[in-house]
Amino acid sequence: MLSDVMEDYLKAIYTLQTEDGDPVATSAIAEYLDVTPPTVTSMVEKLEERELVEREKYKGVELTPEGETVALEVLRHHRLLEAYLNEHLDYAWSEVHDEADRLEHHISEEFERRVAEALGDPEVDPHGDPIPNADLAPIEDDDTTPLSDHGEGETVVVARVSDRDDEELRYLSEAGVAPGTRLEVVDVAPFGMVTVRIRGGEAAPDDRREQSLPESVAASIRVRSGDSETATPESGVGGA
Amino acid sequence: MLSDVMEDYLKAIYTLQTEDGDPVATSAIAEYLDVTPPTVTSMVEKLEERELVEREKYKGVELTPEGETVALEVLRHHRLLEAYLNEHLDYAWSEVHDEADRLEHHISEEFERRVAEALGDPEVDPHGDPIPNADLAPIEDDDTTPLSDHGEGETVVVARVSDRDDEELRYLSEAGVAPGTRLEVVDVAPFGMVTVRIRGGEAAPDDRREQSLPESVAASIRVRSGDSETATPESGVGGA
DNA sequence: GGGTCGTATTAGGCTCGTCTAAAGTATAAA
DNA sequence: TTTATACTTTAGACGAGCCTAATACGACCC
Ligand SMILES: [Mn+2]
Ligand SMILES: [Mn+2]
Ligand SMILES: [Mn+2]
Ligand SMILES: [Mn+2]
Repeated sequence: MLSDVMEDYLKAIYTLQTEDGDPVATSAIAEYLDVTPPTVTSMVEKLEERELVEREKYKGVELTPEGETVALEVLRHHRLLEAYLNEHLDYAWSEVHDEADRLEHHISEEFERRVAEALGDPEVDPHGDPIPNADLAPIEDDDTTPLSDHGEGETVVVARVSDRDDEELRYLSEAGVAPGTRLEVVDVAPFGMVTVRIRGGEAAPDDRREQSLPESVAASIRVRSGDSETATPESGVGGA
Repeated sequence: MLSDVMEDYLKAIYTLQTEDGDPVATSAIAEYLDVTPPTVTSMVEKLEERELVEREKYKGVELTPEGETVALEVLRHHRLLEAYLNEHLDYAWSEVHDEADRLEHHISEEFERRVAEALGDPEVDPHGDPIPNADLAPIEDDDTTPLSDHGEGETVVVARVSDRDDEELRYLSEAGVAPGTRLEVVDVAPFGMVTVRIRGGEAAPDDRREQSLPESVAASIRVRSGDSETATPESGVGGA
C-alpha cells in the first residue's frame, strides 16, 4: 500500500509534468508541496525503489506508467469529490478544493463508484478539469490555450480555471468568470494585464461588465475558441 | 491539533468507558485498537500531558471532560457519515462502518454541517446509535437493555445493534433484524442462545419467521420494551 | 579550462506511532 | 504471609516523514 504522502508526491509530479514538460526538478516538487528539497530527494528515492518514478541524479524525475496510474487514481478521487461537494452538498465552486484534497486519500473504491454514479459519470470537475475515467486511461492533451495567449478582439469560452489558489478562485467567482463563461478580449495592456468583456455563461447570464485580470490570473485561465458555439463544456457551476 | 491516531484512542476509551464502566484498562484499549499494551501506555501518557485523560499508574484511564468532547466530536462525524452513506449514497446498513471510520478524521466542520443539514439533523445513525448533537453535549444513558436480558414471552423493539462486527451485521441484516424491528422472545436455551419471532418493522414488514441468535449476538442487540407502541425509533434502515 | 553560483544530494537528527524484551506491580491463591 | 500469575510499565529500537547544515555537482561565464 501507498501512504497518502506518497500519493501526494505522485500527484504533484504528475501536475508539474503536464504543466511544465517532462523531467520535474526537485525544487519544483519541494515548492509545490511546501517541503524542503532534501525531503523531496529522499521521498523520490523511495518512489524509485517502488518503480513509480524514474530518476536521474541531479537531472529530474518522471512518472513511470504505474506512477501515472496512481496519480490518475488520486486525481479521479479529487475531482469526483469536488464535483460531488459542489452538486450535492451545496459547496461553492471556490470552496471545494481543500475538502477534496483531504478526502481523496481516504475514500474506498466503493465510495468512488457510488459518487460517480450519483453524478452520472461526469467528465469534468467544477473547475473544468477533466476527470480521469474509471480505467485510469491517460488523459489526452486538450485543445485549450491560456487566456493570456489571446489578443484584442478575440472571443473565447472559459474551459478551465486553476483549482489551487483559493483567493484567485473567489476573485473569479466574484467577477463572474467560470468554466463556460464567454469572454471577449477588449484590451491587452503592458505586463500582460488583460481586460475582458464578460458575455455571460451560466454564472453571469446577462451581464456585460468589463473586467481586468492580472497576467498571472489570465495565464491560469484556459480557454477555447468562442467562434463555434459547439465548444462550450457541460460543466455544472455552483453558487457564490 | 490532534492526530487521527489520538482521536482513535479517545474514541476507544469513550466506547470502553460507556460499555464496561469507568477506569479503562490498558489491555482493553490495546485489544480494541489492535496494538500492543506498551503502545497504549505511551499514547496514554501523551494524552495525559494534554489533559485529555486522567490516569493512575497500573490502575486505568478515564476521559477528562475535554477528552470526552473530542470523543463526541469524532463520534458525531462517524455517525453522521454512516447515516449519510446509508441515505444518500445507497450503502447498506451493514457496509457503512469502515468507510465512516476512515473519513471521520478528515472531514471539515463545514462538511459536518452540510451533511447534518442534508439529513435533517438526525438523532440516531443506521445502527440506532445516538448521534452527539452539534454542541457535543454528553449523551445521556438511554433506556435500552441487552436482548439477552429478556425472557420467554417478552416482546421488544430493537433499538441498537453493534456497529463494529461486519459479519454479525450482515447476519442480522439477512435475518431481518434491524433497529425498529419488533421481536418476541420465544425461547431462551442453555448457554444463552435466544430464539425470537420476528414481528416486522421496516426491514421485514409481514414476516413472522423465527430466528435463533447466539448469546454473543443477543448480548450486543439493545432493545426497548415493545408493549407501548410509542417506543419505536424513527431510524432509517437501508437495503441488504 | 577554470571559477562561480544555483541547485541537488548527503549527513545527521527529530517526532510520531509502533514494536519486542525485560522489569515492576497488584492481587488472588496457597 | 508468602508466592504465583496476570497485567502494566520501562527500556530500547525502528520506519516514516520531516528538518538544518554541509557538501557535491553542473551549467554558464570569462
Ligand atoms: Mn479509486
Ligand atoms: Mn478541480
Ligand atoms: Mn466536527
Ligand atoms: Mn453506527
